Amino acid sequence: MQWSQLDAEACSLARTLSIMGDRWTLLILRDCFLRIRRFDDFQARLGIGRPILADRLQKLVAADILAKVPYQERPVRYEYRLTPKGLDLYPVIISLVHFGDQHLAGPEGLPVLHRHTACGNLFDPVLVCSACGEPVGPRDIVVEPGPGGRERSPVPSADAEGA
Amino acid sequence: MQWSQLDAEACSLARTLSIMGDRWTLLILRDCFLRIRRFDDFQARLGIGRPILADRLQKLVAADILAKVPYQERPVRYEYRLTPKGLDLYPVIISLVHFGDQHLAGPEGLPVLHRHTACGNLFDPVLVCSACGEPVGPRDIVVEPGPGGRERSPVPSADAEGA
DNA sequence: ATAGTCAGTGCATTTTTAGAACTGAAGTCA
DNA sequence: TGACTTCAGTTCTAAAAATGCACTGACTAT
Repeated sequence: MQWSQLDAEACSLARTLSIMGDRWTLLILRDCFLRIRRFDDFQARLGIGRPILADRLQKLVAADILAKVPYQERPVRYEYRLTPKGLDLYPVIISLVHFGDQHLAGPEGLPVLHRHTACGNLFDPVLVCSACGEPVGPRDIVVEPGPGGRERSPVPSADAEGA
Repeated sequence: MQWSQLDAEACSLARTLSIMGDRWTLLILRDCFLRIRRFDDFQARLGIGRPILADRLQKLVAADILAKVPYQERPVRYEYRLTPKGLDLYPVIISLVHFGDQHLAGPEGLPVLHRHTACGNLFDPVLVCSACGEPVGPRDIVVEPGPGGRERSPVPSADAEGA
């Protein structure tokens, strides 16, 4: 399968990864959430090659995750801002960061801490069920075919398990 | 910057992406959560090239996200199972899927639905604060330097915003 | 006139991926 | 015995993508 066909898959994960499943896109988005908005700032902070950065920003704009907005005339210069759709990626970024915090931190401890301004505490993100509010784990879910599903090889069971 | 240096960054996101920031790894992991465990099953379901699959599985085992366990003797055959560390990736997968459900579903609707077995309802994943239990959005967080942080270019402010 | 800022583009080199075929150990069929 | 099948990879070549560096173009500052 080619990468370019991935967005045609009847799988929301595959479709999402067709936009963000590369080496740099999520790092660019991390910086967007840290209020980085300009080409040279992304380039300097990430150490990414300029042609790749230009390509990724253009793709994120095409996907309506970033918007290119002028911040000055003469010469016209643009900056990149998260759209409402882009802001919805926040749980993805936070989940990825939390995994790194849990499992990939060195002996020095966590690189950054997150404080929830609403309650004032340092916190960890927890994924809960929108219906009952209880935490959701891999064994607590059953996957059912939805209206946009297409047939595939059958899956043994819908939940997951470990060792 | 080279990809191989990414895991040395003082950023949990960069470290996580050094393991999973490629085209295929998260798709392999999705199938792991669907109880797919064998080489040929991954290959057939994903349409991934066999050399790449072999490489990614080996890297996931090295990262202690999957474990290679024998399921028969003569000939000895191995299957790949999520470790406890791998199971902790569940929020990442669910967040990615949810983004696709929200923004990338076609007119036919969602490919699959998720039912929470504990409460019996179809649900969406919601990210909440471990301290107060309230939902957390991009504007509700302040980032503070942690013990493992290293200096970087200063960031304008720690929260994010949209258009 | 000269230098500097910012947002890119062009191009040659290196790395990664895609795709198909092949290996090896063992079991099954006739 | 011999041919065929299963499973988990490996080998090889061609195509695609990333890297690194220099360069352009529109303007401002001195």
